[in-house]
Amino acid sequence: MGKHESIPTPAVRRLSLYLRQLEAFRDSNLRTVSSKQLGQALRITDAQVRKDLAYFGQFGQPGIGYDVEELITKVRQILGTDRTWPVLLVGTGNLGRALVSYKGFQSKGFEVVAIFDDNPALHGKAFGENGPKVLPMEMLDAVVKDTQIRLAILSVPATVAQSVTDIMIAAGVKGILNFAPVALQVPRGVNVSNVDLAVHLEQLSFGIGSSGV
Amino acid sequence: MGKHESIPTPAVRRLSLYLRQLEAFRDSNLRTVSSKQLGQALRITDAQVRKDLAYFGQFGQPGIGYDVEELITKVRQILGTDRTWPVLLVGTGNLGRALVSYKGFQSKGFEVVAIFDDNPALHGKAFGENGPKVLPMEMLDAVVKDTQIRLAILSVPATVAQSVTDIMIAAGVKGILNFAPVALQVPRGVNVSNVDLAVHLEQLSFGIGSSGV
DNA sequence: CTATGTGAACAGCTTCACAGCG
DNA sequence: CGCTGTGAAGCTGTTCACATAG
Repeated sequence: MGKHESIPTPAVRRLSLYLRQLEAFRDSNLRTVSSKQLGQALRITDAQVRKDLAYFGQFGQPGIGYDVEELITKVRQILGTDRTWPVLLVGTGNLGRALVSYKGFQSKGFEVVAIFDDNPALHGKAFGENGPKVLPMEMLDAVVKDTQIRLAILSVPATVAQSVTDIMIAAGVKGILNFAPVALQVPRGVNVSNVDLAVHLEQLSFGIGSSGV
Repeated sequence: MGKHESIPTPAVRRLSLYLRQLEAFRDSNLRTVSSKQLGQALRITDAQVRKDLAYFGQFGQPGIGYDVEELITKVRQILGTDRTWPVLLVGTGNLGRALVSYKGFQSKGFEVVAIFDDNPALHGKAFGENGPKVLPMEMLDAVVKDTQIRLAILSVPATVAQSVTDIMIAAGVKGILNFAPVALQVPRGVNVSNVDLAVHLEQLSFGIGSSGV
């Protein structure tokens, strides 16, 4: 569809935060919300909120604000989560197993429909109740091609992360949520979002060091 | 200690990535590395690498590059991970349990030394082999004050995240790695680093939507 | 009178390009 | 020569301030 020509990357990131906060407001039975209210809850200026939303359309009404329910719908459309995305997961270590049963995904429109691991002892086993069974890596290509899965969660050791990535991309995966502490090399058109837990802690330890004992 | 007056936040984030990559280079028995090599591995320009490092000191040698081992030492000092940080963890759901046994922390200088949960059935139990036992929330304040823990990992449901945060901060916590999908409100001097898995997936689904079917 | 949407001003970050050093 | 460190230039993102709409 349309190209998002000049939209700042940070604006897209914040869009997710707006959605989350809007859902919280809705759960508090709020019907309309102003850029100021939204900004205060997220520690963002009201001007920033308005500008971010304006990149995607005119959703507000002067003098009133934004209709919560309507804006939720719009933002979901923009983010592409107005439908359910099938997601594949590779690697069933501690983290991988936790992610399979993570409740936050389902409610946001993501569903883990296939799990792969190279440990033969796990093949055919399932985590959780109705979860998918663990499949051998050799089946990844066929499954992805069959089911048209485009999103993957990667929670394998750093040493094999790149080779697994190559396989996934060859099969058609377009977005990878990467938990392995390596900089994955991917071709244009494939997006990677990195979650490195150690990096996050390092940022915090730097923050403490700088603000005195 | 020193104030980091005008250092761009993104530069600090990248510092963690440099460290990770430098360790990989060292493991490949590389002795020196140029800003170009470092940048290529991480998909960053060589000028950016040099500028980032220059914010913290003069670590390189013209004509040669950076001494890998030496730079690792320096970066660790800067990030504050040249020692081991005791970390507390609150919330032992799927994610919390996975994080307790997560190997990536230990090797990076972080050690989970205390675990709290409000579920009485878990009190006294331990995850992993020599791990700490789960303690009731009521003991958090005393334990943090006693042991001077400054870093916390928060993996509790969104509904209680803020109240747990308030308790932790009152006890002296200065840095929080937050997995709950809420914008925590914290006073100046306390740092929060958010990991919202749904947000990450939303960014990817947006990315796919924008680059055509 | 309240709150949006937006050009213009500003701030912050990145890239360029080159002097200087080994 | 190769590569660092760094001012200057360029670019991107944020904030300001106000015209405009309800």
